[in-house]
Amino acid sequence: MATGPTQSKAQNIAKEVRRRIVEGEWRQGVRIPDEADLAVEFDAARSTVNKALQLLADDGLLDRRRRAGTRVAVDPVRKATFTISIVREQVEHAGLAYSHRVVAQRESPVPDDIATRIGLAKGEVMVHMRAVHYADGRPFQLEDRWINPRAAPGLAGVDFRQLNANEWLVRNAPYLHAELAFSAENADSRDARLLETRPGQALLILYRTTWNDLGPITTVRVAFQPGHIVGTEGNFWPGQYTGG
Amino acid sequence: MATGPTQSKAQNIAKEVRRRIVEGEWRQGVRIPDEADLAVEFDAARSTVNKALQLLADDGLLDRRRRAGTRVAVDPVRKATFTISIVREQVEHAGLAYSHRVVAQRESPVPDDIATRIGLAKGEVMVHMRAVHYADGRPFQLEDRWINPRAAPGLAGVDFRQLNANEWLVRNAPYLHAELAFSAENADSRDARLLETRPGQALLILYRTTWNDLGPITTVRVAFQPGHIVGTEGNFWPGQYTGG
DNA sequence: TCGGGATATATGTATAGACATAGAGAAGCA
DNA sequence: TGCTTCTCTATGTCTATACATATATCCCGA
Repeated sequence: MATGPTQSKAQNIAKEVRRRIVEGEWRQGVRIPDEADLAVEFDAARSTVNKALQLLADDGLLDRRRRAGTRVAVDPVRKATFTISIVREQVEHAGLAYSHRVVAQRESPVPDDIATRIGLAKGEVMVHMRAVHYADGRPFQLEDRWINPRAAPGLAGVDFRQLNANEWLVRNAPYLHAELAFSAENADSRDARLLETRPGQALLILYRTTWNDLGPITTVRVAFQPGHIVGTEGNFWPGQYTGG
Repeated sequence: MATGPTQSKAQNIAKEVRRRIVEGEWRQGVRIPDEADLAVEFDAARSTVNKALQLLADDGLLDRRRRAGTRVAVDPVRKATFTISIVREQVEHAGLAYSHRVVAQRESPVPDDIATRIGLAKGEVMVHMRAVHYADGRPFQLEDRWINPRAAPGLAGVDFRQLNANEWLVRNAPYLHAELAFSAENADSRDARLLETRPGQALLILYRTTWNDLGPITTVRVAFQPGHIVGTEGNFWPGQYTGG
């Protein structure tokens, strides 16, 4: 194969197979040689070829089925991964000074719509808090969070006025499953006041809910500052990303 | 291990290790037994344990280094994967009738900001098109796309008034690398007109650029209908997702 | 005390061999 | 022709073994 020594043998095989697909040598829908044949061609063990092809299948580039063989996916359903880091790191990574302010924290029965969405009985008591995160003193993001004390043991004594809820949860309540969703909303008057912008301003909203085996841990609505962009290659501050 | 027969042995081991981390048995930062020990405990070969632990490391739950061993990540930088399918499938998957309309298609020198972002020489000629996708006759999303004919051979004769650009590209120009980014923008008058909403309405915007080894293939700005939500577990129509 | 080099160790990766299993396709039967 | 059953094949997975490689740690000498 004409491929340079990227890394492991399996990765080189994957890279070469990917090249053949991208350059049209192996077209969408056609069956490619089976693992045994490729093993001979690349002078590798079948398990190595298997590893390479599984990488591409996870990527959505190949469809593999027992007995039917491996074929190039017709509709490559591709996946994009976003890495979610904690707020403070995002801010500091941009070379800015981080601070945050808790606007409210109290125990309260969970609203019906949220209870339904995260699969909790209506009216259960959760900890509700709102906080603003600042970068160099300017509002960066606004979080509106509900925490389930039953799934986050040790929560009782914690005062998030002192500690960052985000980091406390990350460190003390690892999760098994998470769901994210993006949407856009016009800022209401509270959003506008806390983010120091005008009502009606379009805001990127991120909903995130995490679960462990005790149930939902926390669900949060994050509103980013106007112009903020969340991308697979990282986050962009207003003006950094020139969108078409 | 008390784990039910999820799937493979490696996955069961991964599941059990994950459980121990989530339940606090193995706390953040501490070193866990090495592969050989775990192999004994789980009665498996070391390579099977290795596979399991690599799964968790890819997930960001473990930090692994040669000679230093494996430890539970202190700041679990977690990844969220979004699966991006073609528009028509999204619409039809929701049980709605799909249609689309091309608003404009012409060749034009690429604007400087876009050229810079995707790494193309300024002033190169690209194909520019705008289209609206409808679900049951109502505007669902609006795309503003630039296509690089030099990276998409066979593009010349294609008339996207007939064919869906999205699908043509998916089928005919597989890519090696893709970047996605989400943002929110207030609808300008053109957005509003084409999406049949009011100017100023907050819109979820998705930027996507794809490359192959010939260079950037296409870059597109997708504006979703108001209220649309893109999530790890799929897409939600207005009103379906009850965000907090 | 402080480097610098040797050593041991945990992970990274490849291998051949084996058996399991889904499922396409053939064979048999109504 | 339509249905069931059988067979065989390509992938799925695990195993033992081997060697590579990064690097923490120890030891030693200046």
